[in-house]
Amino acid sequence: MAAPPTTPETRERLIDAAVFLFWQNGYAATGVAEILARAKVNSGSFYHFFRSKEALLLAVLDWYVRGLKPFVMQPAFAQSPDPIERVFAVLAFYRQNLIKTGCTYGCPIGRLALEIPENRAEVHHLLAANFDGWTAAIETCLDAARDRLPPDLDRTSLSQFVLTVMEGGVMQSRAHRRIGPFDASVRHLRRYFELLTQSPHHARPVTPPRPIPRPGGPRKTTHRSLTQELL
Amino acid sequence: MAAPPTTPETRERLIDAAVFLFWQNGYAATGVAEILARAKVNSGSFYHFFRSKEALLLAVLDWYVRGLKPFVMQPAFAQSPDPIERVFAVLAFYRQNLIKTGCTYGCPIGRLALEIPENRAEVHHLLAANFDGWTAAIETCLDAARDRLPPDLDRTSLSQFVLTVMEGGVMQSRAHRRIGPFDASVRHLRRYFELLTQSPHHARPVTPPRPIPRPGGPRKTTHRSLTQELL
DNA sequence: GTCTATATGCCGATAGAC
DNA sequence: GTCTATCGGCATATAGAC
Repeated sequence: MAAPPTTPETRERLIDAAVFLFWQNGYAATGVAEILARAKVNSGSFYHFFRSKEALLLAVLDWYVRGLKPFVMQPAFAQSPDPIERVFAVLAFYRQNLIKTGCTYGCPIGRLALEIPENRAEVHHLLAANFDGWTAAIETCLDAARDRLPPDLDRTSLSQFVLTVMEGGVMQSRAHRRIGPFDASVRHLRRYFELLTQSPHHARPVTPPRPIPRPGGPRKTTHRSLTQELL
Repeated sequence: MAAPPTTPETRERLIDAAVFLFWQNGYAATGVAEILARAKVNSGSFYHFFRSKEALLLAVLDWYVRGLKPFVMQPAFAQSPDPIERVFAVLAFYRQNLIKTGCTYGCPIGRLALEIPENRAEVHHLLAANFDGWTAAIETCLDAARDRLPPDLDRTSLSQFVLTVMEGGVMQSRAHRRIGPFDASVRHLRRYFELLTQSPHHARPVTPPRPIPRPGGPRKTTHRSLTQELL
């Protein structure tokens, strides 16, 4: 069961290289030759594993879907047991990436979501799946904090709002090359949460949390199929 | 002072074509040949006016800077005299563009802000100038509504937050091909404003009744070119 | 300012030996 | 599965007549 000490396999090296280069330079601006050089792979091997550059992009996006929890959400959640603090720990993760790159590399998924031509349905499907996984993870935090939030509040749409704030903040910080707009956006999101949790929605009942899971209720999206979700 | 009925000059035709194609397909994916065909201009004429494709991009971004007030802000502000409603009228403008394009074309500035390589300083400078013009216009609304907002609130950063919500919402709607995420984000921004204006910072003057903002209300323009409508 | 023809290079993708 | 060599095409940009 111990992992063998070999260098990563060719296919994984290609995905790793593409993950970095698409993040740094985008999809169209990254040439296959660049990927080959970085991965130290020859052209023939590339087309043995991937039928095209776009097929590699799909593998990259699948890699992001699978890596979201172990590499983003779980480390962020480990920062605090408080569910709302966990939301902001996720945002702090993206802030760190901005800082480390001089505010030049933002969210790789967001970048691709705006770059990829609209007629590549399969690619956009995987982009949407990435967003869905992200918001679903945030939603688990919001659900855990439901007692502090107004009862009429829709936590699914609030999780989308959190993603909106992250992506919009990253975009402005990249344009300005300053972390300021990102921080400003997160501060306002923080204030929104404070106002929501302070709003006198009702006297808090001492009723214990629900035991009955409703059949059509909020699903855990991590087991959703990646190819059947859109629309 | 009547506008002469001539066809647009070559330079303007090139900019118009590029505005549309960069909006639809992005910068790298748009070939010069495509621009020439759409503008009905020959290669020689193109390089008479622009030293390179990137020089045309700079002209396009300058076009957006100059068009922001007449083609986006003023029409939106005409929807309501209430300054906070005007903020949401601007957001409704972008909603309309999403709807008209099946949620495929978003904000052209945001798209370019994430696509253009980070080492093109001049381009990013003009992208930031576009964002600055946008948030400055929003800030005039917030300043006009200052009596309804908490005294400690920083209106500059709130105007950046409004842009963040617009851009993040557009991005998610493009990925999902549904207007839902955009609407959800704007709803939460609305709720944030309501909480801010309701917070008991001091005695407040009479709040005017809030009319329902029909997103993208009655259009009075019929002969504006498509590309002129979008910022 | 406009036109046609073309230079030059990189692009994604392939052929075929090993 | 890996390697070298290369294809055909499209990219941006230019030359030079008119």
